[in-house]
Amino acid sequence: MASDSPKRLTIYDLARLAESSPSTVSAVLNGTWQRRRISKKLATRILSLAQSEGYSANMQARALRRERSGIIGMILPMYDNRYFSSIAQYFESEARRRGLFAIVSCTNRDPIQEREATRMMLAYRVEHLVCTGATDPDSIAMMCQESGISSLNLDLPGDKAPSVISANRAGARRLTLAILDRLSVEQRRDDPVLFIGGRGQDHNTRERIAGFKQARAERGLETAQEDILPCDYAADKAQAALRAYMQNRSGLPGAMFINSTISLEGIVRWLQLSGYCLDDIIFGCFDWDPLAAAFHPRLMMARQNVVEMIERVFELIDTPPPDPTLLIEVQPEIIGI
Amino acid sequence: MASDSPKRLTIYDLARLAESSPSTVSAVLNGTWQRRRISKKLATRILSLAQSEGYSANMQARALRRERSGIIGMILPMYDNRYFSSIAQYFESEARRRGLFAIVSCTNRDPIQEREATRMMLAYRVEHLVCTGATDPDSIAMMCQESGISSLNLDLPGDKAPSVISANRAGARRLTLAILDRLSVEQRRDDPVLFIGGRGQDHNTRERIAGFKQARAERGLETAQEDILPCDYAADKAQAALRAYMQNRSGLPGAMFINSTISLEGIVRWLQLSGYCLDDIIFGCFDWDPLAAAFHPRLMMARQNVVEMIERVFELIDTPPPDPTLLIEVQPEIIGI
DNA sequence: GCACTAAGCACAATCGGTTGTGCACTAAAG
DNA sequence: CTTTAGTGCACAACCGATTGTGCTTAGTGC
Repeated sequence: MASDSPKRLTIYDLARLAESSPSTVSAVLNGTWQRRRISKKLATRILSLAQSEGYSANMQARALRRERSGIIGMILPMYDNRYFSSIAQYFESEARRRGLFAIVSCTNRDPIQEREATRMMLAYRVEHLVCTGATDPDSIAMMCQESGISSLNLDLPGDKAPSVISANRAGARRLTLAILDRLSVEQRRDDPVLFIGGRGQDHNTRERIAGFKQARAERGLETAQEDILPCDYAADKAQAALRAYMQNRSGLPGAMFINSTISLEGIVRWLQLSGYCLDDIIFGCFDWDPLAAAFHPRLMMARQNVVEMIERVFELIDTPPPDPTLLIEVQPEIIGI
Repeated sequence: MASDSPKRLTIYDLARLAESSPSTVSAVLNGTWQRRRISKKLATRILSLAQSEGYSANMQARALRRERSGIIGMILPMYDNRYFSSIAQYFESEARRRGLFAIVSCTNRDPIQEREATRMMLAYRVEHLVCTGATDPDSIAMMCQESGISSLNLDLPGDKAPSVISANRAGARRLTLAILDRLSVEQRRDDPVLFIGGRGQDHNTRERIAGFKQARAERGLETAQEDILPCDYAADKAQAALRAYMQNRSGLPGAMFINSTISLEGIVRWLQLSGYCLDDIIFGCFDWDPLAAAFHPRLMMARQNVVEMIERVFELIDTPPPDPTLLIEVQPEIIGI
């Protein structure tokens, strides 16, 4: 059953069947037949033949000749949280809407994998590359530049290509204010607040820390250095960092600013294992997870606006900005206030 | 800076630079130069030239000539849960290990999108297609067959291609037994248990219901039809179904078998909104989410063995089974007992 | 000195499309 | 009846790689 298809149908086969020529078949299938003065009769015949024979164009051949692959690439740290997975999903559907085929590669926040994935994308001649949450966005932008491919940064900014990111500082400030408000309501205005999660070197984390400190300053509060724990993006790291933090303290901090849902996982796990009630502490999480929201309705979250971010990305692709260092910030939404 | 690359380097350019010929360059870059008796000296010269000029082969041209794209495709319902996202991620890394480029497309559990994505995959001449959680796997398998492309089903089985799925019935049975054991411990052996979530038509849900009933039968319990609510995969649907279910009842069921984490989301949300304590009820969820586990350590979950499933998939790709209807079941792990 | 072998490489066809160009034919105009 | 203007289509070059084949030159044996 699978043996009857030694070859896929080509335009040459169709031309033979329609008693026409490959170039005519090609023109008909591309819709350029009117411009080439192919008769409607022949066009119809070829089209119905292509239909009935189940012809599908070989994209490699098309890409080769047109020097356009029809592919748009994205590199992504991972799929395992709602933020990145919705980025991938929305990117794909937007690409499809524009007649582009989306290819996404996971690079595990590893600069070597990022470059390797970029090399593959360039080898497959993607028309654009969106570089999401890259640890080393500039070296990727350079690779693209050398190949004459337009690239964009998403989520984490770079200097060598336009970037679309969340308004990290402003979002963190608003989330922190919400946390402080709730502390005030509970008459615990001066309780310490712990910032935990993320990478100290990465732009987003630095900005969120800045926003965090700024909000506290606005409320007349100082921020101790030991209350800032950028322990990387990993549940276990957050869990370990919190355990270590708590060894030097008598009680829980009044609230926590948790930088990413993956950190939230480690934090919540540690609190549960240590017998704390989650309601004893006020949480703000920079990132959104509806399952977490279901389990803990009092959890405040900064939900990054993925839909708008992807829209901005495609706008930049459609009309490249004159300034390659353009940085667009998209406000996250604070949920659960 | 980006203007100096009107064209990418080709083997013809390299041949000119090396004062050699395209075929020689090709042989050198492919490592077949010894077989073609190219001198080591020339090979080295060409290789270092390719290196220094940053040559990267045009995969479209290569694919066209070799009649092998080097691409492996996967269609997937969505990325937004840990099960599917880890499938995508592990699939990608395994593909990469084998020198294949992985392309994943989301199809939103929609048969039309599934076929559309398949068409694109076939147009890009994927060498294999893995069809994950497809609502209509057989029509996809047929499309692949007509193009002479090998296809496989993952997660949901089909009749027209080999399938790798979780041992749904056995897993559901074990999860149900764990639920019933815990009910017994709490002296609530005869409390009703609600099965909720999934699609009544889909193979996995049917099998899980069967396993659920079987486990209850083994404990001498009957299962009422109204306690089986396959309300589709969606948080809101589960929430609505539970609300409706509770309108005819005085109190909570003793336990719930929740078919998928997305259903869990709706269930937990409703319970919280309705003021119930989550510990009043025993949960078993068929699917795994570490964040849920962190929030609710007493939550029992059937964690599908993604690593092994993907390994089986690639084994079937490497050595296609004689029987195209082969069905391989992989045991999930019951967590939180 | 000559045939023979092997080494070292280049030529050219090919994969399946796309697209610039031009030929043959018809109909209208002069 | 000839020229002109379209109409309808086919030819052939090309995109950038891969690969079967064959040509040249050097080395070996006799």
